[in-house]
Amino acid sequence: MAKIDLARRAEIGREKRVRTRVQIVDAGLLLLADQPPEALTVNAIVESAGVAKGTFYYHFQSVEELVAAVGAKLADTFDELVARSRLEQSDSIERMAFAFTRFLEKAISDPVWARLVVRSAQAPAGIREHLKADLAEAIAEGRLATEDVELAADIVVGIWTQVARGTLERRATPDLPHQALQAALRALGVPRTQGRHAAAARAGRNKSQIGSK
Amino acid sequence: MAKIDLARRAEIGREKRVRTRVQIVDAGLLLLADQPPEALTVNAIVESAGVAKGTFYYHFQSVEELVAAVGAKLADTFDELVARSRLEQSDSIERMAFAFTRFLEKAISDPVWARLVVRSAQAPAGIREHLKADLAEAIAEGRLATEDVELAADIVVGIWTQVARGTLERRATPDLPHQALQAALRALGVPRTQGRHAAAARAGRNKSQIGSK
DNA sequence: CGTCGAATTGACTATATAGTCGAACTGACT
DNA sequence: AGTCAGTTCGACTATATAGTCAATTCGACG
Repeated sequence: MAKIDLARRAEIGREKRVRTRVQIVDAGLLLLADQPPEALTVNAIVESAGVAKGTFYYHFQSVEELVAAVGAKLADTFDELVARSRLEQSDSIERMAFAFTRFLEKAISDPVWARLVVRSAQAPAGIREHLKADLAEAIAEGRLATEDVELAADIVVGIWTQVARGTLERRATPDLPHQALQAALRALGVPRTQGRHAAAARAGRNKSQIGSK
Repeated sequence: MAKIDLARRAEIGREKRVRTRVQIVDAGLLLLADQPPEALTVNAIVESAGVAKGTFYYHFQSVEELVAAVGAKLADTFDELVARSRLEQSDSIERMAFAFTRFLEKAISDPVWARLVVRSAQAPAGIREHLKADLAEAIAEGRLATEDVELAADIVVGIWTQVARGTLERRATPDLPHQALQAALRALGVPRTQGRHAAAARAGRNKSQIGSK
């Protein structure tokens, strides 16, 4: 009976614990959109999250640990945006193009997310690995002008990051994701007849969506 | 007579003043290559520069002022790298290509400079203005696939920044500047027969190039 | 080698931050 | 109403940082 009690207690605690933890992580995420991790203070976090300092240390050992948690949450949002299409789409370049567009649309519609991503210089490591895998496949198929996977990844990530940064400072035109993607594909040396149909379809569909506010 | 004395004194002081100021700025520059401005402390600066805290405040009103000074110094290095060619080269795309390559070579040969530039997210404002001017000219001449100057600038800056960041994490291949430039030109939609001679000539010393390895 | 203005020093105060800890609280269960 | 593990609180200590200022040093000059 003591056994059951303990398990039950733990479960109850876990729910409360999760709520507060999420609260803290969200506050940290918001703050990290405006300042680098090195400048993030515990005081600022607890004030923003509306909890006591002791509560923070009950959930995290240090600020670094919170930063890591925010990073993990950010990585999740990336995965969620493209998880389905990665399974459905078999063409490497189409996969990459879809992700590129999808991420950019997300950046435009969610500036906080964009600021956070742009700040964390190198995008979540997992994403780059996926990108490199797609690019390596495309290179193996002889569809890219570049032979160097790392360089190709830098080109795509670089264009994406800077264009996303641009959307934070200037208003984005409706076809910006499409335009940026075209530039990235040209940079990679993808022939015009390849890898642009799905992207174009997406861009068309979303145009009315965005315009409808 | 008092007049002459005062002027002379001031001049003497200025020399000493300049020496120490440079010392502090250099220390700040080094620190800013490893950490964001928001995390830069006066204590760290004075320790690294080997001066007393009071000395720092004798030269600068705040850390922000020092950061600005470092930014100005960084901007100067950019100008120095391309000042001559800007006057000599009349073709807009050639100008841009030269600067792109030159900056990347600098980043490869001077990692501290590269880290500093990559950290200060948006490259010194003056450089972007020059780039936009060149791109606007090229667009007016109908030589680019993109009509949007801001987007074109983001593409070039984005590729450059990410490739430069890559050189900090991986060893740069000899023809990386040339390869990256080619990608940027493709991204902009510059026809193959245009704007590549000067670049090719520059990369020539490392040549027999693309197929190598 | 004494003078004097400019530059430098480091101790000092006030404030901010990191991290700790005992006490108080919560809510499911009895 | 009482119990109790888990959770939350906020006061507290120790350390770090920003910014000030009177005292000291520097060095060209007569």
